Amino acid sequence: MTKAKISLLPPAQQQHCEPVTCNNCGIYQLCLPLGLDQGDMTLLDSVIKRKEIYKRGQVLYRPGEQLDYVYAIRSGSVKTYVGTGDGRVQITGFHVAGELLGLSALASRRYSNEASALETVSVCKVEIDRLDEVAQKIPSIQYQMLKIMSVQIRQDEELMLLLGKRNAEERLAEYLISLSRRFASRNYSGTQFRLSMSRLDIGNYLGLAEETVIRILRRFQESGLITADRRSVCLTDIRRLSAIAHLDAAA
Amino acid sequence: MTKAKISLLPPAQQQHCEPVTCNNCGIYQLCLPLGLDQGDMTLLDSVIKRKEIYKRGQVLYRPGEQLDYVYAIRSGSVKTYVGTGDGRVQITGFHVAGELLGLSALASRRYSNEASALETVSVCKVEIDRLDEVAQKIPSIQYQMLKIMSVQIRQDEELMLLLGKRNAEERLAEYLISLSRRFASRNYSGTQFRLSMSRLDIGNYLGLAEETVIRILRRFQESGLITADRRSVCLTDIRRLSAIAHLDAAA
DNA sequence: CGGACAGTTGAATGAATTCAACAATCGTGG
DNA sequence: CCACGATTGTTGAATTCATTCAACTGTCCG
Repeated sequence: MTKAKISLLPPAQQQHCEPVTCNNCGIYQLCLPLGLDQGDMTLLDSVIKRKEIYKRGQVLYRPGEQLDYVYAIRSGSVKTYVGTGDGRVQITGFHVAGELLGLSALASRRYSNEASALETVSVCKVEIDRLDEVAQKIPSIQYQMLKIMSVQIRQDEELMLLLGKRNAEERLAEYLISLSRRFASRNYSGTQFRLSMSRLDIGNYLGLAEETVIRILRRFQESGLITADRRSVCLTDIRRLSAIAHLDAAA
Repeated sequence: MTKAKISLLPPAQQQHCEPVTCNNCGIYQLCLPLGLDQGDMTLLDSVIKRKEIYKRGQVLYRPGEQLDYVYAIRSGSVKTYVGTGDGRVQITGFHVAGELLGLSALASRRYSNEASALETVSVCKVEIDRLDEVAQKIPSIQYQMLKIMSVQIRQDEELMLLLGKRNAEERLAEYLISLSRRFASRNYSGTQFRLSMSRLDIGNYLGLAEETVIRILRRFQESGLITADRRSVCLTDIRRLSAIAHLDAAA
């Protein structure tokens, strides 16, 4: 194989699960894959409001706003974040195609965080009230939402561990490994990919200054762990990187 | 008023919500207060396995273990935490009476974190499979669980913000204020209470060293914000403390 | 082309940690 | 009920990892 210049994402956008009837939006496939018959599907169709496009930097919803929709990401990526009120913000989530946004607003009926597009993003807006109705009729949907939220909590725990107990190197290593796994699980390359977050965002997400991110990334490159050119990264020694991240088992 | 020695918690353990049929466990009252008729109640009763007591330091469940029960805390308090594998751990949750534990295991069917008693604690173990069955019949139960998890996610976001973006003073101030609110909402004193966590645990929870916790607490005391004697705390200037915490609105 | 933004680098600074030693308190068994 | 070992809490001094500040380069996009 010729060592090509680090490229963008693989062209084909394959889905990682079995082909399922996919109507106007990827939501069934990725979020609600439990055995639904065609009647259920039709019912589900009725809750899909419409798909929408957001450009880099545009905000999907703001904290405090009434919960109207749940957002299913079809393509692109989104960051969610919360703020202290005096300007400081913490990115709490990084979401890609197939993930559901806004579920944390369920209890209060108001969004608790803000979501904005990291790049051009296509979403399905799902009316929450109608989803509610439908979920009453199809219990597996509620169950599926329960599962999605439990995964979210799991991820949050991991981020808290990172923010509270890991040093800068471990944070970056974990970040890269976790991206790698995420891409791999979606049939993209797990060794070579583009970062959709800026250095500043990565730093914010990991609780580090932008400069620290840059320095550690450089150190990784000098140690032969990665090759990085701006947003393009290539993990050349995943094993050693994993060792630094102290990442074991459960993803 | 004679400035009495800081005392323990108020004697009467009042519940904070309307009196509801409460059978062998506080679970209905606090976790599932939606309109259930007596038939539903009887059904719910059948899922309660038994109540159990854990003493300080005892572990309720460990990460990786099969999810068998959800735990409803009747009295006492519990910490949950995750680890790096090389000894370091991060406390991710601090739970008191009326709260549900183990929900984050729903997706994987295995507990993701470890839970241990901070003091003598009384819990109801609820068989997850039977809860599942019952939830199929009473949709409001699943909905209630959804809400509980969304609250959890909301709390996690707040802790991530704290760990990532707040300095030591803000962390302690927020911790104290949040405890205060929690006690107040349960009809305990919001100005005078006992910490069930040790300095070490508090530090761990807030991403600080034990010594830092002590020093900041002393500084608070010197500034007349609090009075603290070992585990007993009295918030003498909640307003100023809130200002330091930069805590506004949504709890 | 030019302005804005993203990324990079070095030097100085600092907030919190680590280390070490000690004091107070708890709890448990003699 | 007291004593003693263990745990929990406290303090000062030295250290450090990451931040802040400032200056600069490269790159994207209108």
